Amino acid sequence: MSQDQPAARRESSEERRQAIAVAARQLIIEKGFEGLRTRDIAERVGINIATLHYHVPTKEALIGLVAETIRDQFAAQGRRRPRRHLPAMRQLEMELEDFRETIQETPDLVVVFVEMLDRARRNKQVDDVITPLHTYWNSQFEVIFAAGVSEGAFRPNLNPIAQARIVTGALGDFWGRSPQDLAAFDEMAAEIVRGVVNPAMAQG
Amino acid sequence: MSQDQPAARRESSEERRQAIAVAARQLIIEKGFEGLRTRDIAERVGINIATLHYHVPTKEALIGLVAETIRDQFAAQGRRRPRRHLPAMRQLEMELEDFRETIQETPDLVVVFVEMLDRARRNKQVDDVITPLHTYWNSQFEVIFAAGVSEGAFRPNLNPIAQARIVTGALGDFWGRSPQDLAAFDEMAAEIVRGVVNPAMAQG
Amino acid sequence: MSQDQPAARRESSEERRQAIAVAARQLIIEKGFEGLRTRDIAERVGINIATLHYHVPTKEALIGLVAETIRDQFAAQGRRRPRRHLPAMRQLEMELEDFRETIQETPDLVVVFVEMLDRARRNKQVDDVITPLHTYWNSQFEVIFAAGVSEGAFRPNLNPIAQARIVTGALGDFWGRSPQDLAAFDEMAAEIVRGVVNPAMAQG
Amino acid sequence: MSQDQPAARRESSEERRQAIAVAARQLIIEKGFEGLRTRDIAERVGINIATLHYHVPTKEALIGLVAETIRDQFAAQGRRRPRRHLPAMRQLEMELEDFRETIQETPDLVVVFVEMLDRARRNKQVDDVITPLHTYWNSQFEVIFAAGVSEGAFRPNLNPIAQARIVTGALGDFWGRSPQDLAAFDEMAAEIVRGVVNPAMAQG
DNA sequence: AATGAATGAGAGTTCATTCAT
DNA sequence: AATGAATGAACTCTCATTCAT
Repeated sequence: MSQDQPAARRESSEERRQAIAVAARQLIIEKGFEGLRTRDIAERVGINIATLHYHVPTKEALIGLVAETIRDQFAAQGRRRPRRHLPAMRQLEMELEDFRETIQETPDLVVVFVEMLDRARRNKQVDDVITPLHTYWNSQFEVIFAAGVSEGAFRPNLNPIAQARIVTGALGDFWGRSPQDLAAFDEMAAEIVRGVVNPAMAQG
Repeated sequence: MSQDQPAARRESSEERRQAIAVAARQLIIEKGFEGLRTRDIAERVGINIATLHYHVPTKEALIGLVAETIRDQFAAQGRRRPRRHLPAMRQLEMELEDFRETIQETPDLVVVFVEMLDRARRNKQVDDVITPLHTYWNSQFEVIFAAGVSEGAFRPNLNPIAQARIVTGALGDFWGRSPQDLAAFDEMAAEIVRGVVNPAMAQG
Repeated sequence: MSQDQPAARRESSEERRQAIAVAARQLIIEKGFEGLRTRDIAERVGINIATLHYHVPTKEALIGLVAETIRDQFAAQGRRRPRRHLPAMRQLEMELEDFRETIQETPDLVVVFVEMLDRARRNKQVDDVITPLHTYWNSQFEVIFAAGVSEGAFRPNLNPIAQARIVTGALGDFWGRSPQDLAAFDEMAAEIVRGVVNPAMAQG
Repeated sequence: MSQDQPAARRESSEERRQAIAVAARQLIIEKGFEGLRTRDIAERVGINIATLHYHVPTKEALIGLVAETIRDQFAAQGRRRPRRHLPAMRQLEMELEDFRETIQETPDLVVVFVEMLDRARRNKQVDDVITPLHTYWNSQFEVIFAAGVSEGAFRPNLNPIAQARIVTGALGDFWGRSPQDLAAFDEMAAEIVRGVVNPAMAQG
């Protein structure tokens, strides 16, 4: 018993922080970043404001915490699906499928990420966490596109960097605007594929 | 006194509203939407807060006013460049050029527009003005893409609606993130064109 | 009428500031510096806290305001009693009488001054106003003692600077501890005089 | 367990209280009375706030504890230097020397004492401990002055009570304002002596 | 004896809005 | 049309204290 307790204790404190982060994310979704109030978060967690400040000393720190949870969740998702040595076309399709899945399963993750992305411009703390994430996501597409061109599966005149920006931009915009419209997403995904495929291959 | 310049007075009232809108837009650019304070606007215009509220009764109305100025500016820009009966490819290129120009000449318009686009989700007054604008912009691309497919200039398997979303999404994301990087924009624009062109035509 | 109004307006605002300063001084006397609350001040003046902040933006500024009122009041008192070319002994007596008067007529001035004197060590804003006041007071005694020695009315071995420190220290301590005990003050004043007088003269 | 080291435990508890008092005094010196925070004290001692409250239930009690340590320290100092049957003048000189020594060796004791002296007016608990101390100190001078007059070493017209107030007031003020300036102190001490000495004796 | 967590009460400050003039 | 003054409501944050373990 006495061996379990200390761990349990530490976890309980960490659980509080997680609960706070979850509540904060919900409220960001509901009222946006500018409508985020520490009191609302505390209320939703079911604790006193002073208690909230005990676990997360300032609002800045709170925002940092939210940013971290997003990073961790993305990292966890990334770990679930390692794929290498697959054909680039297959990798692209999987990437788009993953995105579709994320939209379906954790739509709030996506919404908060977009909110943070906007905020990153003016908040260094957010920027430090969120922008690397965005950069990483972008680079994944770059790699896939470059590979696809080498393989001959994608257009030979495809510019991987530019195309990656197009795709991540389009996907990001999609989340922000109509994350529920899966049919629209599927059409968009298909159109992306058609736009990059090598016509010479497609004919065969 | 009040008999001398009634017209001038009424005009000056509208000018005040314009001055307020301009100041508001500047401040949105500088501090973001959540950092927008009526007092700051009044100060920049050089009037009392009470006077500001005389001209624009609430903050909501103020935001609506800003939305309207954006709409009007876009409308004015649209009027400058009527083009019909041109080949779709030429129209697409012109549309992208227009965008490039806007980024260069009135980058603030673009920044505020993006800020408002985010806010539209939560503010009906903004939504009523901004979303139609976005929809219209999107539809312009749809029309161009549909025309291009008919003409045979664009891929026959191109989905105009989906492609329009991709393009507007990518462009919108670009503004928000790196509006100054014109070289990157040019690469992106070229890549967009390569992605839609009919390979059968391109060969010839 | 229209000529009077602007002045009246400006004065009314200044009156508010004065009212705030008065209330602040009362509360400092009642609860000490550390017990001073902006809300209490506002309540005593009969205004909203926000209104208080309208007139005096921060608590720091409020403290500065109080310091200024003390300075002004001392300055006003100083102006009432110009005395030059009087014998040093007479000047010393008058100075002590003035002090007695101040204790009687405006005991709160004295109490607040002492409170501020303590605070001056840690608050630059207070220090800038209060310390010069104290220095000036001290120097007045120095001048009198030096004159008295020259005249031969005071002990020839009297050190004006050291004696001035003794007297101001003793007087200051007196205020802080038992400002009502006038009999004790009179005894102290008489003892001060006896301690500086030239024994050679006293005999005659 | 509780049977093994009851004595050690009880002692350690008292040590904790002493450690708390020491930390509190340091912090009073650094940040003043109004800047004193229980959390800061706990942190400096290296214990939890709850633990601090276990040893010293309230802040009031804490202040009382500090007052007691001052009293004890003064008492210890007093015990070191018993002097009776010495000439009054010698006793006065020794008293002033003692004061000088205290300023040099334990300046913090002096600073905290002055801070407490101010607080005594509004805090009964402090008043109960500190004022008797001050009274005692004052009475020591009274006794010396009275003896000096009897001996004929001091002015015959000297009022011991009033002079004692002057001296303690001047010394107290000195600590609060410039405790490091020993040269100034020495001049003040010499001036005090010259002001009380019997001119009839001094001539001889 | 000790501690992590929690809390009520309250602090100074800010902001959109209103009122009297 | 304009303004100085006022305000209610809310904000983030702090502090001494308490509770469960």
